[in-house]
Amino acid sequence: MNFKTPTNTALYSIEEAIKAYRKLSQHNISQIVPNITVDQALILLILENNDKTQTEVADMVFKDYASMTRIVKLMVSKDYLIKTVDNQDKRKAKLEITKNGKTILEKLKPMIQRNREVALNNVSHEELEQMYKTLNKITQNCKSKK
Amino acid sequence: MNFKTPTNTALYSIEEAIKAYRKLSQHNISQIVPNITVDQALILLILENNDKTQTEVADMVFKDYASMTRIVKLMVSKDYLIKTVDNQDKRKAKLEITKNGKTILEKLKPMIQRNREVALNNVSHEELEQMYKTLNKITQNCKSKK
DNA sequence: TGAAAATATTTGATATATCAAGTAATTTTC
DNA sequence: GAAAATTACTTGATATATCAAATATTTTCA
Repeated sequence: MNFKTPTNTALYSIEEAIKAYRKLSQHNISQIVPNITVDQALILLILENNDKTQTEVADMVFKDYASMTRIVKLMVSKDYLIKTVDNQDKRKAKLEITKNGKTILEKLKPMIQRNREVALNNVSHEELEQMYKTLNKITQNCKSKK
Repeated sequence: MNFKTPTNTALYSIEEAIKAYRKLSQHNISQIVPNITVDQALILLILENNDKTQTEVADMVFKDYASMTRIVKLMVSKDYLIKTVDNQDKRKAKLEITKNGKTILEKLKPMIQRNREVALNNVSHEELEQMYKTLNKITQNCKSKK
């Protein structure tokens, strides 16, 4: 067994796909709402129906807690989020979406939907399920072993 | 058709997988060579056998040219790369790996190999090929349409 | 109960991502 | 053959990523 060319590995193609998807998404949502990022939109989606703590959201969007602190600060300043101290546990920060955030989100939803459809055009349901399974295997492999 | 929960989309699991893999890789190569990033190691691999221009490398590792400028600057200062003006076309920057870079790379290779094996543990060849095809579809979809 | 450990978040430092604007070399075009 | 367009990069500004260290609160446990 020899050392594979780095550009021929499966993991390289994962990176390629996600970068292409991010570029498409960012390009398209910027047309609708300039000045919001793909990740910020994802955070709004997650908070749309229920409030969550900052750490919960960070885990869901795979962000480092330090990054999350800064992203939240920006989102609060843009009037997308409200951040308050959790009364049950004062260490925690409760995040909720603002009215403005909801408005923005409604404007963005059709485009988010469209981006997904464009990305997955011509990919069958079975194909997608299969990819999903394989990716989960990889994720679990990486998380369990060191 | 309704709006899918963002955390249940295929693209979310792509993101999850690549982040888990990056974390594993960075953790493990840092044990061998502190102070080098996964992407820097990938750049060394790409330059191992042939010199390339800065833009060529940037395209291969999916980096923005501005980012590439800064990454290269760091890698030159760490004595991983030599950067010279291309004599045929003086706009171009020729990148080549240093002797030190090669030494580092040899030290890292077994771990890079191991990371790939860990990530792909229990993933069959057919499964991998299938995922590769699906990912390529997604990449092409994102690149062609707007 | 009170000290130690754990949890949730913040801040600082440095690296990378991204966009826009700028520079220098090369190519194209009329 | 010179102006205009293109290419390959650089720089500045701002956002995000990551690690380490710090703070405040809560939990655990001897």
